Amino acid sequence: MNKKAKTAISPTRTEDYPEWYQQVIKHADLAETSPVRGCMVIKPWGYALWENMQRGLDKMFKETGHRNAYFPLFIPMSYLEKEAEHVEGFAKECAVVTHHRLEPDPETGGLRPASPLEEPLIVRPTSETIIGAMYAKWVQSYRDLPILINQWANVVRWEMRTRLFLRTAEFLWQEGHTVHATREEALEETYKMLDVYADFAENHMAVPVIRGEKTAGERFPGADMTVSIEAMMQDRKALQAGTSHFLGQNFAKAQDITFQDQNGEVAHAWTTSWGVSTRLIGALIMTHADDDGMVMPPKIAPAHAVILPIYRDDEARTAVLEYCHQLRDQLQQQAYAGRAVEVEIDDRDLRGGEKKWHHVKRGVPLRIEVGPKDLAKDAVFLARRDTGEQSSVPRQQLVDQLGSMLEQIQQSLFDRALELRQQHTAEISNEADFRSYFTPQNAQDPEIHGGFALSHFASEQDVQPLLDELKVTIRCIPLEDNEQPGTCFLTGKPAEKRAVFAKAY
RNA sequence: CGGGCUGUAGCGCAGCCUGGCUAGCGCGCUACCUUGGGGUGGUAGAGGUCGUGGGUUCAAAUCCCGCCAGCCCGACCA
Repeated sequence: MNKKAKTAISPTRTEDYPEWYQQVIKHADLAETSPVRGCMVIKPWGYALWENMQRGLDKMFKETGHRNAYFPLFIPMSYLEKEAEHVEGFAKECAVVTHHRLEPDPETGGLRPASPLEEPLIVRPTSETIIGAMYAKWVQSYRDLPILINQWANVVRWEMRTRLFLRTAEFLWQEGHTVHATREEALEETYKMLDVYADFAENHMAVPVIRGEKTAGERFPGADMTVSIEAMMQDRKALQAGTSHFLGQNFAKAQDITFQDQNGEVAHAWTTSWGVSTRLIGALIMTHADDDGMVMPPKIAPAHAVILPIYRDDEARTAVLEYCHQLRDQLQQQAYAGRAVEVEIDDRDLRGGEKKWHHVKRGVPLRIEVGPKDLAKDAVFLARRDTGEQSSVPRQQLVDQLGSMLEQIQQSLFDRALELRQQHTAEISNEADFRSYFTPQNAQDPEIHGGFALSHFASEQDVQPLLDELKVTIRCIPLEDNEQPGTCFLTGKPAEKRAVFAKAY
C-alpha cells in the first residue's frame, strides 16, 4: 500500500453508498456471499450480533406472554393454496422440493433427482399455513385461547436480486403466530408486538423508527392490516425493519380454526403474525456505520471493548499482558444494561496499526490500548469508536465510569440517527415540491434525494403513477402525531392522514 | 423471464482484436530480516486443467460453435 487511505472503508458513503455497504460488511467480518446463489454465510462476529438481538427480543417476547416452539421447514404445497391472497403473494418466490432421492445419471456421470414426491413440498417462505394447520387442531374451546407462540427459524424466498442482510434467498428470523377469541384482542396483540419491535429498535439498536400502518397495496398477503416500523438509512432511503399483521379471520376461515365460545356457539378465531429478520443487521449497518466501518451500539455489541497490548520486547510483553488480563477481569465484573461487560484482548502477533484498524472496522465501541508508558501511570489509552475521541484515562476511572460511558455511546448513536431523520423529513403539500424533493440534486449521485416526505393523500390509486415514476413508495401512515386532516398533495382531495413517502429498500 | 456484460492463482485484474518461447501484474499468503502508540520496508518463496465441451490450425487463454455459471439493468421483494 503506497498511500494511506483517509478512511478505512473505500469508497465512502458519499462516493458510492451501495458499494460502501458491501465493503463495511466485508471489512467488519460480518458475513459474506456463499457458493449458493443468494444465500449468505454469517460469520462469527455477525452471528454473535444476531445472537444478542435474539436474546433481547426473546426476553421481550417472553415478558409479553409468548412461548417458543418449532414447526417444520417444509410445507405441503396444497397448504399454500388455501388463502388466495397468500398464494399470490408468495407463489412466485418459493423453493420447491419435488424429489426425495438422488441417483447416478449415466448421461452426465453426475447425479439426478429420482423418486418424485406425490405432493411437492415448499420450503417455508413464512409459516402461517403450517402453523395454522396445527392451530386448527389445538383450538377447540375459548378456554384454549389465546395461543401465543413464537418460532426462531430460517425461511426461504427466492428473490431475484439479493443483498447481504437486506434481501437474501434464505434468512433467519422470528415469526410470532397468535390466535385470539376476539377481534379486539387480536388487534391489541398486533399493536403490542409492533411496540415491542419499536422498543427494541430504538432502545437496543439505537435505531429510531416510525410506527405506522401499511396501505392496502403494501400489506402482507392475506392480512387485514399490516403495521410496520420504518427507519431512515444514511442515504435517506427507508428500510422496513419489522412488521406485525392483523390477519382478521382470513386464515382462520381458510384453515378452519374454530372454537366454541362461552355461549356454546362455534366461531372463527382471529389471528396475528409478526416478524423481524436478519435484515435488522442491515438496518444497524446503514444507520450507524461510517467511513471507517461498522459502529456497534453497546447494548448489542458482541464485545463492549477490546484491549490492545502494546510492547516492543518480551520483557514488556509479560508485564503488559498481565496488566491487560487484570484489567479485563476488573472490567468484566462490571455490568451494562443487565449484561456482564464483555472485553476481548487482542494479543495476536500482528502490528499495532493493523490490529487497531481491525477493531475500528468491526465497530467495537471502546478500544483500550495498554503499553509500558500506561503501566507506569496506571492508566490506559482509551478511544471511542462512535466519535473517535481518544485520551489517556486512569485505570480506576475507566472501571468506575465504564457503564456510563457505554450508555453515552448508546445514547449518542440514537441521537445522531434521529437527528439525521429529522433533518431529512419534510411536510410536503403539492406535486411540484414532491417531485423536486425526490429528484436527486446531483445527477451523478442518484442516491441523494430529499428523504422522508410527510404528505396527505386521499387514494393510493391516484398517487401510484407518480410514485412509480419517481420510484417512491408509501412507507406507512404514522400512528402518532397524525391527527391533522388536509388535502392530497397530488389531487387536492380531502385526506385525513399524512403518510410517509420515501424511496425504499 | 427480457436486454447487456464477464468467466485467467485465495481476491482484483492484464494478455485475446493482430494465434507462436517456461501465461504475467497488484493485493493477500509462507519464511527470514526490518519496524514497533499505528494498516512499515526489504529479500526469498508457494500457488494456475486460462469456466466447460467440441471445432479450425503445425500451434489456441487468444479464432468459431454449443453448454454452464456469475454480475449489471428491468419486472418482483422482509
